[in-house]
Amino acid sequence: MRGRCRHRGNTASTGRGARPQPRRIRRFLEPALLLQLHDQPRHGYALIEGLDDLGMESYPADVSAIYRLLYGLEESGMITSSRDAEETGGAPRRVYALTPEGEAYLTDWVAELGETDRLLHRFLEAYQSHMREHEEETGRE
Amino acid sequence: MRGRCRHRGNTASTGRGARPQPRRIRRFLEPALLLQLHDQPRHGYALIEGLDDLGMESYPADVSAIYRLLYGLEESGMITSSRDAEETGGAPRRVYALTPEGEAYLTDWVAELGETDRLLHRFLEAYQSHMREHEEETGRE
DNA sequence: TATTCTATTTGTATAATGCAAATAGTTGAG
DNA sequence: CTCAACTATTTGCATTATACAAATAGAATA
Repeated sequence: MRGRCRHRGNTASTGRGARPQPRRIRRFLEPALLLQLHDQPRHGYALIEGLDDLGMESYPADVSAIYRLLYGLEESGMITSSRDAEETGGAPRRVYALTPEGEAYLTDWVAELGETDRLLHRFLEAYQSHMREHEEETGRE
Repeated sequence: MRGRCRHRGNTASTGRGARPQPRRIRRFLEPALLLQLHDQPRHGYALIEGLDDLGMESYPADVSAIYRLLYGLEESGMITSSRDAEETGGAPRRVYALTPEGEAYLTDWVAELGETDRLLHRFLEAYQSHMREHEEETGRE
């Protein structure tokens, strides 16, 4: 098994509750979990480690958030779980697998992310074009 | 003056509190307000109308959210406000203007949005490449 | 003077997030 | 055998962000 998991949770820090400035996409962990499960069934810890492979090292993944997402997804029928066959040390693990509903939900998520992407680009373009104009105005003097 | 404002607030609907599935970028309204103020000082209602010009027609803009963001931004020194000189009907309006701190904050936001954009693209690429592989595997049989 | 329009403000419920700590089983050291 | 360390999951709770509703308020006008 690979190196220790360094994602958030069970690590020292200060303060409580949601910090200000959380400027990321809401619930973005959800599609990241679904995509991994589309590949093959996995348990929570493996899903957390797998986030790195999705280029999400920088996305703050709180362990409790992950498990809570998993419970919610199971409750809404997007995934199913069963006890892990191979008990390779540690607490009893549940292995999660994607259902057809979950696959459709992932597709839905991807479409929504595409919309977010368009929104983001329109904003960034508006920003850049505004800045260009602004520079022209104030640049010459 | 232009047509009636059709953004959320003072419009009929059902239910209370944050609905599930809010899958957008958190606090995204904030940079949208700041960018508009970088152009020129405006009051709340004009800022709400201006969202459309930023391609944010589809982004659900709740009026209360906007004003609360404005109060917060003022409290943290990103913007300043003064009473509107021209009182063109309606409630007394405050005109907001960007401060140098606010300008820096906007720059910061843009950098953060760039990071979100990269994250989003890495995910979408991972999704697409995974789906391609998956199709190859299951396609032939 | 009542209604309508423009515009702002406040109340409140719920969801999402972040941090901390508890729980639980396994393995190896002594 | 017992304790510590490691793997992994679960729970508690505080705070922020958001959604919806409604109250407030001044100006114009019918």
